[in-house]
Amino acid sequence: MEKTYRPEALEQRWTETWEASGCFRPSGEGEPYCILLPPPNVTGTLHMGHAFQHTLMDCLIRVHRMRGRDTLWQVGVDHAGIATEMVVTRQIEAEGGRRDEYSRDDFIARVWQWKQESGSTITAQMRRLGASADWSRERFTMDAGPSEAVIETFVRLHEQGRIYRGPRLVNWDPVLKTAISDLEVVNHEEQGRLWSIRYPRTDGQGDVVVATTRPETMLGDVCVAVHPDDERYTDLVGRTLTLPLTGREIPVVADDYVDPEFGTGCVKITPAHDFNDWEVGERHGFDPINIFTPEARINDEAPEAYRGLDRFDARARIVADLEAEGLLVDEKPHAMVVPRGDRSGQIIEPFLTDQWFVKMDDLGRLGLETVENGDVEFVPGNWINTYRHWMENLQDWCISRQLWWGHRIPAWYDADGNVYVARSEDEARERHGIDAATELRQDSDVLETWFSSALWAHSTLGWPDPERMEAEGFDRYLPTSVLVTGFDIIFFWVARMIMMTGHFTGRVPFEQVYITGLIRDRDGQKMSKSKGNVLDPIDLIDGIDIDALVEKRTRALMQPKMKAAIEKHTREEFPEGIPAFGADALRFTFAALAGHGRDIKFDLSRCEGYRNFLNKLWNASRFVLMHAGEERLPDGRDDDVVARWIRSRLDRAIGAVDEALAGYRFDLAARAIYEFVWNEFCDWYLELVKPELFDDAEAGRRDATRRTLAEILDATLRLLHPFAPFVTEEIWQRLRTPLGIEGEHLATAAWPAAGTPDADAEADVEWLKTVISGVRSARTELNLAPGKTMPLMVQQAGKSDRERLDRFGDRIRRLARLESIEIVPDDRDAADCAVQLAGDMRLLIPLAGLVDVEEELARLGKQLDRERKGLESTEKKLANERFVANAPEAVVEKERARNAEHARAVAELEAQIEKLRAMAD
RNA sequence: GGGCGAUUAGCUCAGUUGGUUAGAGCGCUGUCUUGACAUGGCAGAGGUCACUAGUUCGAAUCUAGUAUCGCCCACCA
Repeated sequence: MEKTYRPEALEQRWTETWEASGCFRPSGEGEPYCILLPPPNVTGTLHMGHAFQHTLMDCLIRVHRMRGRDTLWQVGVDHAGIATEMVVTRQIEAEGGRRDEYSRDDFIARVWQWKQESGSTITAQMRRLGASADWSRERFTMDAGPSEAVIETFVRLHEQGRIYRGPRLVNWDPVLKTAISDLEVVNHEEQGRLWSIRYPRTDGQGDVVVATTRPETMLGDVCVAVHPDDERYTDLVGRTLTLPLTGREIPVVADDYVDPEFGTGCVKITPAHDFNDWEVGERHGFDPINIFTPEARINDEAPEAYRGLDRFDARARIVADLEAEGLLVDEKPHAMVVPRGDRSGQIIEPFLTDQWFVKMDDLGRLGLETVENGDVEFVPGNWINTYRHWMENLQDWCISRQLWWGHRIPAWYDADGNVYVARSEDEARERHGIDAATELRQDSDVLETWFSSALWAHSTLGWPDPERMEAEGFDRYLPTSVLVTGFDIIFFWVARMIMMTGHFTGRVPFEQVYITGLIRDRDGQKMSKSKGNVLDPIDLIDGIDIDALVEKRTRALMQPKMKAAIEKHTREEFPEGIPAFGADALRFTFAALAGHGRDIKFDLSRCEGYRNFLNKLWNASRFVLMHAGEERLPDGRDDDVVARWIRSRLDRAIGAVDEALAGYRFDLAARAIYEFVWNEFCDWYLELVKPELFDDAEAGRRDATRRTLAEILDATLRLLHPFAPFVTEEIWQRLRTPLGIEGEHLATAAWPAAGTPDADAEADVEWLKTVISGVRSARTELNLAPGKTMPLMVQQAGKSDRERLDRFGDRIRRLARLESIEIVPDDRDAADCAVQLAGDMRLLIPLAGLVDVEEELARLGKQLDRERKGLESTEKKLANERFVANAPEAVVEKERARNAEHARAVAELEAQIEKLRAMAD
């Protein structure tokens, strides 16, 4: 093995070996354990959020595989309607073409071609990360199976009366020219303007003033509303106003939607262009007047002067015209919430179109009950609040999109506009007795991406085809075990899966939902291309030099003027670029950062620290392997106390990891392993057994120790494997021969079982560590030559101390660098020695004439302070009668023991200080 | 306006049903190239647990309130 751990030298080789061996396929035996990968967009590349979540999923999958479960990680990718169309459109434009030169079929062919070429980027990147999925079961939402599920679902929902089509106000993106869902609209507070406009009464008896942020929509006003209790306007209700610029007569109505406190208390009502106004219009029986084309230009409903104008040009024109007519009362800045499409960034219009909807009433109830009664559990549990809130306020789900890329809606129209929903055109004709001569035209809309995603749990397991369900393990793997995802898609996806899988299969899609935090940059900022703070997980694995990183971050910016700032910031943060940490270090970092209920500030120094940790493991392994040799080690059990101790510590670590993982506390699991490997195994165990490996006097124990070394390392590698699969597999291979392990790969080796800790052995070694640390501490603080060995004298050693000194003397001598250990009478004067308390014992280190009294006094003084503080605290507690009376006996007892210890230490230190002072004078 | 979360060492975070002198990593200080490892060893320094009040023998932990920050949801034209 090389002296330094080099991840790049081993990671890729293992991915290939594992996959070739088929060890990631479900075993078919054992209790099923299944995780559904939230399908990433086919357009996508792996970002930090993916890498994070995939690491956690893979970690769970690997642990359960090692525990012998029948493990399936169901992977796949999503066709991502809008996102993909935008990517391909941009590509066409980059080639100098135009999207509208393409026919529907040609465009779709182009998208498929693109999918063929680049659709596997993200899965290739997942492999780099070590994802142990059964890739032979990879699905795409537009594959035949999932597509059949989509059609079947649509038809059945329609048959059940749960799908309807109709004209409704929807969120309309005038640039993409499609409806989008509420969830795809992001509301930003932006600085706008508020205009006050005078609407004259038709009878000439004055006028009313209305306020609006969107004056152009007045062309579609149907009435003006006032609050029914607003005494200012009681006589106005029922009368009419003359709508400026159009001359249309519109009535004044009373509706308690109006807030009489705001503005003048009069509101213009435009049902076709505002969701609230739509409801007011409905209540009062007005027909909405749509004044926009799908591109949000003024249409022919409006006066000629405005037709064809873009919505923003129309606004300017109308404001100018109103002013000219003296009808503009006021114009002032106004902070308002502006809806924008999350894909296009454009201002969304409420727009009246025919769309398909799924009724959410009883599906919503089902979704709510499923979580309320615990059939699906959220981890952390407080996410149930978010889920509940949304489910209780569900709107019908608009599922149609005016796009080309996606599942086309299975509905056909005849010339009269009658609609026939069926699984195919043939079925439509058959069912409704339509002869071949009658022309049918399929609905041109597609279903929104989340419609197929909602079916993902059961559609990837063969539903609705009974044969495929049998072959793909529908019964076996549904419900899946846990869904790992971010809070941002609880509504988009999690809720809809719970409803759809529940409705169609009677099962839950997953038993638990583990909601992860968001990965942010070092400063807590969300990572985004436009901020130029994105980290690419692949760059953390392979490393990247600073120029390449800057180039990557500043390439194709939406706002080129940001370039200089991004470059400056990037060069400051990564003056040397990013070193290659390797996938294992990145994975371990993700696990270690994965606390609950908190976003994650991704700090490169953590990654570096865990890379160093793996290097430490690498070198400890080199040491173990050097001694384990390349031949089968002799059998036998090592009952030496140090062996029992390290096994005990390992047992505790295994127990801690098991417990942590059961609660999805990856951070605690990672920490337990880290601490065991570094603080126990490397810092103490390896050092403690060195005499047995090197000194001839201890040769009798050599084989037993070699075996223990190999066994502990074996279990440690198993424990660490789900977190850092590559390096552990690489090392573990070299243990197979010494330990006679039959299994071929660590990836499929058995998970270690936690034994019962050995308290006696732990107490012994704890004592040993106290003595050694005490000596070391005294040495350093007195600046005694660290390389030089020196004698140690011990006073006040009790029976067990003497017995332990006897057993551990050699080890103490070696680790504390002592030339001798001698028990001396308690009354031996310690004035020429450094004194260190260790348990009940006094450790004396002769200062051999080099006494720096001041330093020793300072050192003792510091110890005394510490002990006095402790004594004060315990005395105060014990003096409190109510503490003694009320606290559990064990707690009081512990406090008494502590008190005695402190008191004793204080006395010892005081005496020693006095002696030293006397000597110095 | 409603909801959720956070606030612990210079930085990033643990702290499990209340019970030592509140821990870790990074950074910092000193020191050491000892036959696994300088991506290291050893030894240190560093905190009024945001604030206030309460419950309790005992509070970082429980309760109420305050402050600051963050996120989600919401129809004020």
